Amino acid sequence: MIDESWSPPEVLATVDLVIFTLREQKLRVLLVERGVEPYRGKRALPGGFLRHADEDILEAAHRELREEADLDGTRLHLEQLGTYGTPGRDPRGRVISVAYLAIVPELPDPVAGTDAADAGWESVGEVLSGRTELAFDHLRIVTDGIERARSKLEHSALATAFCQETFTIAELQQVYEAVWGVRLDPRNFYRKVQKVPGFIEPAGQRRRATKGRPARLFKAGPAAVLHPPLMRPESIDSEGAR
Amino acid sequence: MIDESWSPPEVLATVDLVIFTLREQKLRVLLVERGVEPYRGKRALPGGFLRHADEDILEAAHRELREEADLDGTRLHLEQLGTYGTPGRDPRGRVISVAYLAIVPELPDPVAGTDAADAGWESVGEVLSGRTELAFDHLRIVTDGIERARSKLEHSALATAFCQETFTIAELQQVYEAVWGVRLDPRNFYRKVQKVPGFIEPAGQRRRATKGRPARLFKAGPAAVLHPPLMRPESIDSEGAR
DNA sequence: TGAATAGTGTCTCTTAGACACTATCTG
DNA sequence: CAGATAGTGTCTAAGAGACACTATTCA
Repeated sequence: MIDESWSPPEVLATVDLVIFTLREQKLRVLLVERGVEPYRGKRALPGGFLRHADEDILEAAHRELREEADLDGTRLHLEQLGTYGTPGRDPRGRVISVAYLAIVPELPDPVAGTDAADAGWESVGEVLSGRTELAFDHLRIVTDGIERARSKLEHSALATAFCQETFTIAELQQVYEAVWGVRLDPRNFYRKVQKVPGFIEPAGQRRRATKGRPARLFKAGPAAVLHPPLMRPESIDSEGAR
Repeated sequence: MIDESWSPPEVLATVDLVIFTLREQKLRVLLVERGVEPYRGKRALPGGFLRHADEDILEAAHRELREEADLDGTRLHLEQLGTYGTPGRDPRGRVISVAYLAIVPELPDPVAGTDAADAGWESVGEVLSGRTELAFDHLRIVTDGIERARSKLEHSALATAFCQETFTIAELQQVYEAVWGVRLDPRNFYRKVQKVPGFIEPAGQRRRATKGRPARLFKAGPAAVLHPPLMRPESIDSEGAR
């Protein structure tokens, strides 16, 4: 059935990064402006081809993170999101792209990448609404990334990756509110997160706010998964079905 | 910074399938015996290279499903599990494998694939315990597949994909028990699943059992996600942390 | 009839969410 | 002091799990 002389097709492999952070209470994604064809001038996810045939994919993701966002591996969440390989998605040939999801705390400056012509933190609202157009199938990848992040906030300690080394519970709540796009009751949230074993730990000190009573500081605890989970409130529309 | 004459490395792309089903109350995975090097004679996941440069990855997964398990797309769950591309995982060169998770109902016969030397449904217990050794990094892929399946039973209607067109609630419960590896109370389970909107629907008829009262028959409902979810009981060990 | 499985009722304990209230800061 | 944010107490309604009980079949 298989031709003896047949040999498997060769493809090109890229890595794309969906890097989320929080700025001004909004969930934002890092986009670069493409400096070369195809899609020159369009916004796109940071990423690129494997450097050489021996480069591990995860390693390539870390490298792109360094090169395009000047971010090093510490205090940073990086996980595989999915692989996108529809023929025709890239006019340069058959390109299979492995997408990674990265979460980083708010950064001091808007990132000056080395490669990209221009890089910036775009609000995901702008992207989802279509007001910011993306190259390739990157809209789809970002959409998948958002859904993954939303879901992981429920069951994992991912939210702490959005925060600095130490943080207040109100800050942690802002993460949940921004990613889920909901409002939460601060008082119930306050106890709920503290009740999850290993999620957050006291980190001494208090932080002065502009106003009001200074809040206690916490740091990420040892738990990777949350028992019990923090479920997002069920929006009226996203019912299972009827 | 980048050499002008540089061009991206080419890689080979494969698709691997983790196909789960239930046989004799046990979660089982389809394995084939490799007929060619490397790892000739070893057990491995069904899968193979892309056929040609224009073949979509998902399409390739469907093709392998047909070829190696004689299964067609209807009444079958197929989703991307992850991509495995560590250099050196395949001695034939730089191979990047996209793994898919497939769930099928119990099949009439043990599957006679066309390609594989021998194919059979192996209990996942055998695989996880190491009593059945697998080629490449397929143990890792199977492990990831199990965890994905366990997790998806909680939040999605995946369990019905293990069942026939119509099924009893007791049969559905066996799916949960086999995949999660726990015992559930039939009476509480009975109402719990029926309370989830859109999960299952009555399908007329009753089924005679060997003994006891015949059970009502149900079929899969329209809901893809479960609200509220069916959470697995927290095993003592898998606590979040302490 | 008894054994076996299907299906229902109900109790208890825990939790999620609402929200009143107290505490501690700045100006 | 007022205003603002942090943190606590408490009530209520809904859900999870335990388990007694009823229903319907076969032998």
